[in-house]
Amino acid sequence: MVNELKNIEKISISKFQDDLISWFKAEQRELPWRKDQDPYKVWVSEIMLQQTRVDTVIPYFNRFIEWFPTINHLANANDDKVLKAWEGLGYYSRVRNLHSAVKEVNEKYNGQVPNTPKEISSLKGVGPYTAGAILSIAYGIPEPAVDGNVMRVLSRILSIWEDIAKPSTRKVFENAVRQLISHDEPSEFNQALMELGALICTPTSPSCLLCPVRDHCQGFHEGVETELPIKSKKNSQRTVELVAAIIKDDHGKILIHKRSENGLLANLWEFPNVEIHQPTVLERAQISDLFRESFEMNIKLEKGIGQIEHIFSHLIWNIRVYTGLISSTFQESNEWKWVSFDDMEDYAFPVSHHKIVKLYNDNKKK
DNA sequence: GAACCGTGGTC
DNA sequence: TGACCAAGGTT
Repeated sequence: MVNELKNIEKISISKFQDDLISWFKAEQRELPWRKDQDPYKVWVSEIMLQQTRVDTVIPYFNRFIEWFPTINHLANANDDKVLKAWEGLGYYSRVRNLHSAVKEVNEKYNGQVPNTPKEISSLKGVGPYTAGAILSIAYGIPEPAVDGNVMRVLSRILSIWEDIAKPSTRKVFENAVRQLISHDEPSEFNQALMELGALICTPTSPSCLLCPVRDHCQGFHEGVETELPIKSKKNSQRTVELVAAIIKDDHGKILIHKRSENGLLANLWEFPNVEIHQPTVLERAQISDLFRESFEMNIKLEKGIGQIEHIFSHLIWNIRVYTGLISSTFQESNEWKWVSFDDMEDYAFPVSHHKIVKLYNDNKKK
């Protein structure tokens, strides 16, 4: 641990802080969550920004704060409305955990986001990065907030050649930040490292000629800035074959199904579907059998209307889509609803759903 | 530690 | 176009 950080001795820490923070104050982007330091808004923004681009988050953040302006509003909000606010953002456990944690803050901490590492880290969905980000940005506490940006930037500045894909490596960078962070302006310091990673010290072709801390950068001096950080590759995705059905009743309403409260796309709605385990071509009758076995429903498939692909970070769905008919005696419940296309606006769906609707509409025009 | 957990943008 | 990327956390 000490050995990896020997280059930290080559840095004039106070000058590094000055150069970095001065640049941040002059060049930082105007972002909705930077208008104030409301711990709640900082919290929401940090959860949304996990593995998600700034440009993607901005409209979601604005709408979320509009719908749920305070901790109290979110704590008392309806689960389905909260999930709807997240529709399309991905990683839906983030919003389930946030909602749960906000309720805990409302009851246990009288609506005040806690300001100690131990308390804030105990909240659902708040890991080491998010804890440090909220503590430093909202409360001015000099805690590390090590994300992918910080690891990339510091791996170059300090010429650290450890594999940032390994979870254990984060500790090396937290140790570095503890030595480098400004105790006068920890919020600006942490945000500046991330802003530098976003605007200057980018993954490919960093703009070293514009970099405010180039003089402090070992990677630049050694000419190895584009070789860092070291990041091992992930395993490839597996493919799952699915058949989804747009099932209509006698009145033209469509049957939708609520997914499990755990796991992939938890609590989101979908068109009924079954997995095809053997990579074979099935007759429509055989597919109907699978629906009967899975859901105790007797459907008659009309026709295949196409196929869509849904790519996740760790798997791929290959979905063949059929239309089908079923008697409207199939009963509604908590997880089965008959809806019109207009009604679907009230439910949260994964992106694959919208691709299927488009397929259906395109097919109908022909 | 490794796998799970989404989506859209980029080169 | 495929692989990688983007302010990670949980199990």
